Amino acid sequence: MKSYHHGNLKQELIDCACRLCERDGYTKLSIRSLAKESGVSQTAPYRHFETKETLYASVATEGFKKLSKACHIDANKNITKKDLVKIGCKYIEFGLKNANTYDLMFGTAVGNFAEYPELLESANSTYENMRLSFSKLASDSDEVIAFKCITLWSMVHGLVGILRKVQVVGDDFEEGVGPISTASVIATNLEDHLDKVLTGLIQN
Amino acid sequence: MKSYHHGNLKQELIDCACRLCERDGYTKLSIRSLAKESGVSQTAPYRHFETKETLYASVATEGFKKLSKACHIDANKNITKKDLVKIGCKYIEFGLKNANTYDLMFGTAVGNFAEYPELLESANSTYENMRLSFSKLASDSDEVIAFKCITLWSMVHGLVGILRKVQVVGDDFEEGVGPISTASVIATNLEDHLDKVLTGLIQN
DNA sequence: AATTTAATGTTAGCAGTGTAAACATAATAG
DNA sequence: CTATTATGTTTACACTGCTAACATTAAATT
Repeated sequence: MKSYHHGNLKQELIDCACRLCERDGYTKLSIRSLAKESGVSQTAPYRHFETKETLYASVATEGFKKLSKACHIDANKNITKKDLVKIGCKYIEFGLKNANTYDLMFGTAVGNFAEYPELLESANSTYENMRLSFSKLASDSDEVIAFKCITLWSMVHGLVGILRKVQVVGDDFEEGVGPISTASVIATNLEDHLDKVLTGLIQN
Repeated sequence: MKSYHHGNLKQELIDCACRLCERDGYTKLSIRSLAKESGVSQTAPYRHFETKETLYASVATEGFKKLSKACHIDANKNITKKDLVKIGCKYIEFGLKNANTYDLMFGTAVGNFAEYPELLESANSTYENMRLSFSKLASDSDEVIAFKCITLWSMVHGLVGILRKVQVVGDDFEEGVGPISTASVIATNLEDHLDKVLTGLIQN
């Protein structure tokens, strides 16, 4: 005989949501199916998540934590350009391998991060890590560091989006000229590519 | 007394969908509300759009046409770096001003462009225009041109995403160091910024 | 230790959704 | 003029987010 109270429902719902979200995309995620999965009544989740967006925010928070971890670099040792290239690669790798979660993190499903303190914290911490790495690469002013950081971020973010999109666009172009083959060249030489664009960015 | 047949329902549904999509985001768009708006029964749209995704595809197609037009540049005259910067600016401007439509075009709402010939055509044509501009800038090989094109595309695409996202992230950083203020600096000096990153890209 | 309170669960129900099936009407082709 | 096709309507189903009213258990207070 099972107890009336689940005991660990909130965490189980989040875990389950993360799994299903990554598997099927967040649009396919329903509170009801989630409840069923956890063997609990349809409306039980509402004791832990005010609205569906709150649940989304939790999944996105987990996503940013994982992204931070994936891009983490030892803060003690010296940072070289190669390290930043590596961070960029890890970032892109995360975005491609966790595409559905990435959509939740960077799409509009969660409207205002400020309403979800944990999400805000994890997102800002991802940024802050990248910013710290840049600050150890050269002795720039804070503004320049932030600028480089946002620039690299937009580059890798853009690559994630385009590399994904392009695979869905069909390719009736000549060999080697269409977006798919080109993107695939970039994707398989990601380190070289990032090195090239980063070089233009960081020297002086 | 109104006639049984609407006469121009398909186009009216598309127009209405484009409007509502841009106003409220595509997730808020429902076939039923669309039907009501056009003064027609709930299921009438299904005579023109097999599924909701088909409707999305139509809205996205319109979006790519508008994007192409926004980024269009006179094909006759010589193309300079400045022109490409301008194209990038126009692209970003479109992405920011038509954010909801942009999401539909580059998100996962439409899974496989190849299922919607018009969408595929309009998306590829957007790419092809950019590619042609690059081909007139320097006498590179087709592969290099395509490469530069995808690179610029991912840059501007990334900037659209990050500039939008950052406004939602809250800013508890020091003045001038946080993502919001940094992004806003980039956004207000977009031409300079694009010029800088493009320079690193196109010179040999 | 007994009792009050708060946290967490359930049931029932509303309004809205995408979509299919069966049917009605009007425009078009033969 | 008739048969066919295109386009519309009605009805219905299974699903969704969410609210309100109620039940049970754990935690806090006396």
